[in-house]
Amino acid sequence: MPEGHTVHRLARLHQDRYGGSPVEVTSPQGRFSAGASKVDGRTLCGAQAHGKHLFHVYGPDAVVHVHLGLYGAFREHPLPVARPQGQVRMRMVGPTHWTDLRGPAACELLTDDEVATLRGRLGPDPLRADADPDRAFSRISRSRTPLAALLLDQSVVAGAGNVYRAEVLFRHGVHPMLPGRDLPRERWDAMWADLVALMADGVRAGRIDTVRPEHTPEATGRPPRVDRHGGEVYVYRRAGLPCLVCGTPVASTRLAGRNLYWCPTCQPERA
DNA sequence: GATCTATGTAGAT
DNA sequence: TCTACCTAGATCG
Repeated sequence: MPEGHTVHRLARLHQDRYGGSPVEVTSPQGRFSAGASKVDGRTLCGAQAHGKHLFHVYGPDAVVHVHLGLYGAFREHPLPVARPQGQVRMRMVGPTHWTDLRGPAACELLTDDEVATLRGRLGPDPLRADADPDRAFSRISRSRTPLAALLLDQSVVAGAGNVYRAEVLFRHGVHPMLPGRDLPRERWDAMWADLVALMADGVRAGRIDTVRPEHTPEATGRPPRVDRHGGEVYVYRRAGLPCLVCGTPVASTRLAGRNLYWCPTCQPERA
């Protein structure tokens, strides 16, 4: 399940597996047949990510753009290839491995201009060296919108999702409903630096871990979230369980259609 | 087997 | 604010 760290991890993997080699690209399901036929057999020049968007560059004006959405997933296997199972939007076959893409929100062939337009809509990505956190703060500092919503707005920060938003707010003691313009600059700088470090860890580990060693369920004797796969976290999907730091039951609500979690004690109303 | 849910987003209302 | 998209794993019966 994809936040930015997953997509950056995929970009690195695809670069390793397919970069510099001709790739057989097809769409067994058919919905990407036209795009696939334009890059089929060409050499993958590079794979990169911006936020939750993945780009496979086969040449000028030949960029496969993938957004996994909520359900999308890549699955990789060593050769030889097997018959497609289910709805495979895109299949890539390289020198050693093949990869199937299922259920993406987007899988399309873009020109360089279209890529530039898309990326122009995205805010700075904590996982990219070219990211400028000032751009995010200038949006945040002028907005009355709650920070919980700003952190999920991909034009403010690209790549953070529901887990990282809940966890970074917790780790900095910031109430999710705090209006953006009430967030002090120093607090934002610390949150950004933390996102950079947490998400880089996520790329390395392939999961989201945000809990400091002294606060783990093992160290505190407090319960982990029910579904443990995906990493150890402070508040995400721990509604009603005692906070790993203070023991207060973790609160949850729904904001703009997404589940939101926070600790009422560790994250007071004012920053 | 049916049902629910999800680390997401666009577009309609 | 709501719905559709579309897949898979978890949970229910």
